[in-house]
Amino acid sequence: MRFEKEIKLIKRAVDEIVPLEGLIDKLEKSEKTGKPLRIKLGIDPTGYDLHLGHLVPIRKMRDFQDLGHQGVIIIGDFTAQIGDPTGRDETRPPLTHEQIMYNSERYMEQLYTILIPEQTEVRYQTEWFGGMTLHDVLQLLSKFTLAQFMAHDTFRNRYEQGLSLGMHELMYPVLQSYDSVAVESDVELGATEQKFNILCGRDMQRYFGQEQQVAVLSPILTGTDGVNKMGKSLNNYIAVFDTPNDKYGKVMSIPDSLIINYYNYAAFALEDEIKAIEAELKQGVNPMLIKKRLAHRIVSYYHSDAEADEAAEAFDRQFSQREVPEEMPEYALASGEYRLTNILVDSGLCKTQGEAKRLIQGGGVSVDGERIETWDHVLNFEADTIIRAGKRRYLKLVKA
RNA sequence: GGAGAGGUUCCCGAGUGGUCAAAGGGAACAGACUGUAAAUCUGUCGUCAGUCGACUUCGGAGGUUCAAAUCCUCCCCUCUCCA
Repeated sequence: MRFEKEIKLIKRAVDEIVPLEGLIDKLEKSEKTGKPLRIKLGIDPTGYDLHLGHLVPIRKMRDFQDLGHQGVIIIGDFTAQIGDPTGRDETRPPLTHEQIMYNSERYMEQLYTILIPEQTEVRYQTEWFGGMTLHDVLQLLSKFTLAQFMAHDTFRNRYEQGLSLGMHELMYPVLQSYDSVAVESDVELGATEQKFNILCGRDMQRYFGQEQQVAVLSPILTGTDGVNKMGKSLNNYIAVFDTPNDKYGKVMSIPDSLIINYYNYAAFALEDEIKAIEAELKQGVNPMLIKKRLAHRIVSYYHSDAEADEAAEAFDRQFSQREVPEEMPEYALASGEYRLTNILVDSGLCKTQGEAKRLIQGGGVSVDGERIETWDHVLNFEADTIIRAGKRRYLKLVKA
């Protein structure tokens, strides 16, 4: 097959390419004309805290860039006002313009840790949607039928389950598909759940007499809980902004059954590597050790080798050897007597008195290594004291 | 516009006048165990209260009652069928 090497790279951590033939044609054309392909990825600036799940398609864009192609990031400042209904069973609240601008800037900051800036074009939907009239909008809408949309899982499920579904949400795929026309995309990236939207883009391009884009669909990354899709609302995500220690720890917290999955989609390991790891697991190597390597690799990708080393050491100290971490937040107090629960709450370790009390009663709090079992414990504070609340929360009391 | 169903604690979901701070599940947190922040088991899971008790919560606002998530009135929102 022609472009075997390229296709292999493109297929890495990808679920589906629709249609594969189309991609080969595109590569061929690009090689002939010397014009890079335009690789589109739409982003809704509904938030700015990116996690590893978001980055799967982003890293795919980077693969294309490494092959010399042009990334085109579309900031969905219009679609963000709708909220992508895909995979959602609820209408999203719309965002203000300021939020959108702020989010998209933070977004790009993070993306440039992966993408090559010189090969990245950033476009806002406002460019083409800002000046549209109702007439134009109606024209776009006429390209699709209700039946077509109701065949789409998300819409059908929402409808059949009797959940609310706003008219504006039906607009989402329409807008996204016109983006492809506006930027003349050759390839559109996205998670598999984007298949419908991206394929709509192909239709739209055809209506506008353009060559049709190819969909390159990335798998959806499972969250650290091992069950649900990685997402903010479930608190099962590893964020780009997480500290090296947190990233490391969060990787360690994934169920062992997720190791291969993460090597594939979070660490972007190559095929041979995956095979080697599978073999190791089969031979009975402690999954913990393999997870440690995985965690190290992920941390060093986003930070550095040195930081990954440190995170690994900190993890061993804190969890394997149960030692106190080197760094922890400090809380200043004057000498005197304090009720322990008050310290826990005032310092922010616990949210409420009740929570602090329960934590103590559950045996989760210790002062200088000694477990405290009485909720009304009074602490006589003089010099440095270390309070531990639960597995991960530490506090050093220092003199005010 | 007409007829019906429904809005419960972080989520799902029971609960139709007192025994309800509200079953059950999930999530989360903690403990035990494990050289994993895995798995498993156990506990906790509205706020305040040195723990008797007080206060706030069941879409919103009023009302009935000694007593309401549960009854009444109006309003808001969602869904279904009909137009």
